[in-house]
Parts: sequence; C-alpha cells; structure tokens
Amino acid sequence: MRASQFHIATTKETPADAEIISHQLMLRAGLIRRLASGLYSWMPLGLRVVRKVEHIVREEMNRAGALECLLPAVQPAELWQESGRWEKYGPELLRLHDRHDREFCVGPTHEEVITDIARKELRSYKQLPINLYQIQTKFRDEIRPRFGVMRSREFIMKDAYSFHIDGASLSQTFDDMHTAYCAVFDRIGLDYRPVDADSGSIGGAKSTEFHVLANSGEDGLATSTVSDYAANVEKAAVVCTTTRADATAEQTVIDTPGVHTIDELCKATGANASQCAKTLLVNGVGMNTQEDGSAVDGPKVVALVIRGDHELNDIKAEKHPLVQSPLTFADAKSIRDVANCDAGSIGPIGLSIPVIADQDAANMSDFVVGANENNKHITGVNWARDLPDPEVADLRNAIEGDPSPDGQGNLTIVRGVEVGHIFELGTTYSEALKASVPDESGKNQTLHMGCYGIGITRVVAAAIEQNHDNNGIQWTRSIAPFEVVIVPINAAKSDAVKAASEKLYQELQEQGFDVLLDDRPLRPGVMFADMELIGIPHRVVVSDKLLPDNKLEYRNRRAEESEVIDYADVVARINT
RNA sequence: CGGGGUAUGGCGCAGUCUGGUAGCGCAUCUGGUUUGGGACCAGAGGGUCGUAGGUUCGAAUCCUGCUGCCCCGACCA
Repeated sequence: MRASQFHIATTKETPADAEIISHQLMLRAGLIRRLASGLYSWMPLGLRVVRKVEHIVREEMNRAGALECLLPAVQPAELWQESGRWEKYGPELLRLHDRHDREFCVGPTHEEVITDIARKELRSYKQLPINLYQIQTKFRDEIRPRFGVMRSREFIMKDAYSFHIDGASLSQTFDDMHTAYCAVFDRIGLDYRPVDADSGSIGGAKSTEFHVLANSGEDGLATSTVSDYAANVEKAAVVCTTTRADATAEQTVIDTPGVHTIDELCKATGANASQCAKTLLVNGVGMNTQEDGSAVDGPKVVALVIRGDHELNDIKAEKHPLVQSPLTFADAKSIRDVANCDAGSIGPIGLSIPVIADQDAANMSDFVVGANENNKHITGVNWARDLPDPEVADLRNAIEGDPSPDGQGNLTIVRGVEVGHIFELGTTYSEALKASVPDESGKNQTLHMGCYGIGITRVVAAAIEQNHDNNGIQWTRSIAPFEVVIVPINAAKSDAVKAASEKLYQELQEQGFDVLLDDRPLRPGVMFADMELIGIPHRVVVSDKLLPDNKLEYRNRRAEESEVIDYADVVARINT
C-alpha cells in the first residue's frame, strides 16, 4: 500500500475526552472515530488490525475443530422469552419493533439462536460434539460505555457454542478451547493470564476468564506468588488466618460528630482501620419493592459486617441465601427503620435483623463499631460478650498478601482486561429450549452446552495498552496494520532514492510482506513521527546517504537506535 | 439511574466572574523557500459560541428549561 493512496489521519494533540492510553493512541493514530456514545467507526487503518486479530482467532478456532457460521444480529423476542432472558436481561438488551409491531432485540450474545439451531439440526448423538462459532457485531446497551472501544456498546465478538451428549465431552471441548485461546493470545503476543472466574449472569458451572495484564484494566486478578493459581478477585476465596483474641477493653460509647467513613473514624479514635468494623445494610431476599416504591412483604434487610480495611465482595455476598441478588444497598429509609440512624453510624449491636460477618470481622476483638445513633460510635466491642456471635461467611475481596487458596504462597493482586471468557454452561439453555438428542440406547438426552467468547475489538485496545511508548503504538508483527514501512528521504529531489524505494517496495511485496511505502511528499521528521505513532514494527529508510554503497537503514519500532544494513539483508533483518 | 464536570471553526484551548457583536495554537488551502526527527515566509478559507426560551438598547458572557459528551459507582467480551 502506498501511503499517498491510503487515509492516514494522525493528530499531534490528544483528544481531551480520552482517558486511557489505548483510547488516546487509537484516536491519534486514526484507527477509530467516535460516532456517538459507545459507538465507533473503524477507519481503514484500524480495520486492518481488527482483520488480523480475526484471522488469528479464525485459524485457531478452525484448528480446534470449530465450524464457522454467521447468525442474525437481530433476534425475535419469542426465543428470549422461551429462555427467560427477555425479562432477566434487563435494559442492556436493546429491544426494537418491526413494522408489524413484533418485538426483536439486537443480539448481545447468541445462546438462544444457537440452541434453536441445535434443537432443529441435531438428530443424533452421532453428530456430537459440535462446536459452532461466528465473528460478529454485538450490541450491549452498557450503562456507562467508556475507554473507547474497550467498553463500547457495539463491538465485535467471536462467540463459539459447543453441544455434547454428556458433561465429560463438554469438559474435553472446554479444555480444547482453553488451549486454543492460549494459542490465540500467544500469537498476538499478549501478556495474559487465564483465571478462575465467577460465571455471572450467563450461568453454568465452570468458567475461565482470559485477562490481558494492564494497569488500566477494570478487573482485579489474584495470583499466587509460587503456584499457578489465578482467579478474579470476585471469585478468589479468602483463607482466614486470624483468630479471635480475648476481650480486654470495656465497651464505651464515644461522641464522633461528623464521622461517617472508616477513615474519619480512624482519625477521630486513633484506631487502625483493621480495628474498626463496617456494618453494611443490604436488601434481603424478602424485600420486594413495587413500582411506586412501597414495599410488600415487609422490608427485609440484612447486616453485613466487614473489617474496616477490607472491601465487600458483591458476588460473594449475593450468593448468601439471605441476600438479594443482585446485591443492592438498603435505602436511607430502611436504614432508619432498622438502625435508628443514618448510614455512617450503623453498628451490629442490638439489630433485630440477621447479622452476617466476614471471617476476619468475626475474629475481631476490642473493636470499634457504629452506635446506631448519629454521631456516636462504640469502642471496645467484643463478639459473644456485647452481642451474639454472628453467622460467619467469606464476604470480602482477597487482598495482596492473603494466603493463596491452593495453599501455596501468597496472593498478589494485578489488574487485567478481560478479553476472553469460556464457560461450561451445562444444560441451562438446552433445557429451557428443549434441545435434546437420542443417545445410543435411543433415549433422549438434553444437550450439554459450552460457550466461548473473545472480544475482538477489545483485544485491539488491550494490545495497545500493553505495547506502546511515548511516540505511539508498538504493534506486534502478527496484528500490525502493516509489517514494514519504507521511508524514502527526499524522494522528490532524488531519482535514485525514488527508484530504489519503488524497487524495494516491489520486492518486499513479492516476498509476501504487508508493506507500506510512505510516498507522501513530506519532510522526514513528519513521516518518522507518523509511522511511530501508527506503530509499524519495521522501518526501512532509503536515502542518498547510503544508497551509493548499496546500503539501507533499518530500525525496529522497539529499538533505541537505527542500524545500517546491506540492501541484500533487508528481508533477513525484518525476519529476525 | 445517582453524584461531579463540561459544551466556543476539524482538533486543543482563551474569552464568561465585570454584557459592547469572537481570538490563539495545531490542522486545511494557495504561492515561495526548505528537506534525516512533527520547517519557515507571505496570503486565504472556515464558527447561527450545544439547543430553546427569557432579561437587556445590546448576550459566548446574566437567568430558566432541554440535550450531548466526559469522569466516579452497578454491567461485561
């Protein structure tokens, strides 16, 4: 490709509304353009990267025996009603009506459609297992799209769905997909981690997320310092190492005017956060709120007690049978009803509702709590003596230094971007949509199902998060929009440079390289800056300075310095 | 949806407090000089100041409503 024939649209200045580096660089390099909130156009340069990622994914999926298909983006409501997700999915599902006023949605995922195909197409256990995938645009009406293409509403996803006669076959494919995903991310050149994950709203038994390590990542990952244990902090179990000490202090009510947070409480009392307990009132399972806000069945609120230096883990909390899922905090009025005070002064003493304490909170002694009276707290509190022993559960996020749940080493917390997720769904959807097949004995068996996603467009952003410097993007060769760029110096004045550049351009193309010839009539500095911003991995400079000796200048995007090489060695140099 | 911010040529911003009819840098176009790290000179084009209303002789500026966008929380590939 000739740069003069291609749309290169770089900017020097960083757009004001781009927060993270990948978003800034994608805009500056002209990979994407924003259309509306969460909606981005892929410019020719950016699309080349998307296509390369797709190509790698496609190859590895095919290698793993998956079959590519393409399902409709728009799906009929009936299918979603059948699976129960028409109600369950909520406002993230973009719903629309056709001219006959029939209801549809824009697919955020395709379990329903694929299961419908499975139930119609699959006639015998002999056709199993089968793994179908597609690469397609999805739409999720995210509450808050952000970070450009990293969390957009419309995005490209590779989604695969497998069907099996039993769980063992499903596990086999699940493992195969795990292997295929590693192959994909290895080829792209990402520093990633497969981690144990909560299966979330999609449901099912087992799931593994693939995270690209990056500080801007929205997820916390807990990894062991010695073993290969890795889990999303949402999922990482906390191994309790504390024990309860004997009570030594007297229970004392103190004045704490204006104190609402643990921080303020520490300042006011001189206590450490680890000596304070925070009491969080959340809605319990009996809490049903009507349209007009009135409660039926009586308000049911549950108190969760966490040590002041710990964080509540929503996912763990909502798994508790008494806690409403999804987890929501009690409103101001219910707090007053239950605790006689406002949030910030709540404590577990004297509450007439269930009190569930995190393991470490339950092991505290001589601790500080809210007094259930505004502007007052109580110090020297002890379980069993001052209030009943609570029900104990694992409620908090794992933190740096916690022992690894597998018993080997401690946990380190790193940030990650979720680029892939594989699930053993089991029979959830096949049961709902009645997808079954006769087994060897002729008896109908409900299909076991797995699903496997990769956020193609998110991979592009994540790759940039991990590969950039002050001058711009540093693509790995496998997904770079172009592998090599030829930069002629002063071609307008030098026929020799011009001819040599053209010749090299031809030769590299014949060698099968994805090559860009920067034939724009620009000064060298501008071309260098552009090509570094765009992130082309290899740069070859053709100049009058070196041409008489039949030499060229080569520079790797990641190298500090350029080097002079023989014309004959270009291909070899690029390939090393 | 709740909280905070913001809206002025394609991009980044100033001007708003203290009303007087819009400016800077980058980018673009023309001509010239340049040509190994985002050149220089000369000239040019481009803005109903988000939108609707109000106050006023006069509104980018003051008031009110609406909308877009960004950031913080719940969601997820």
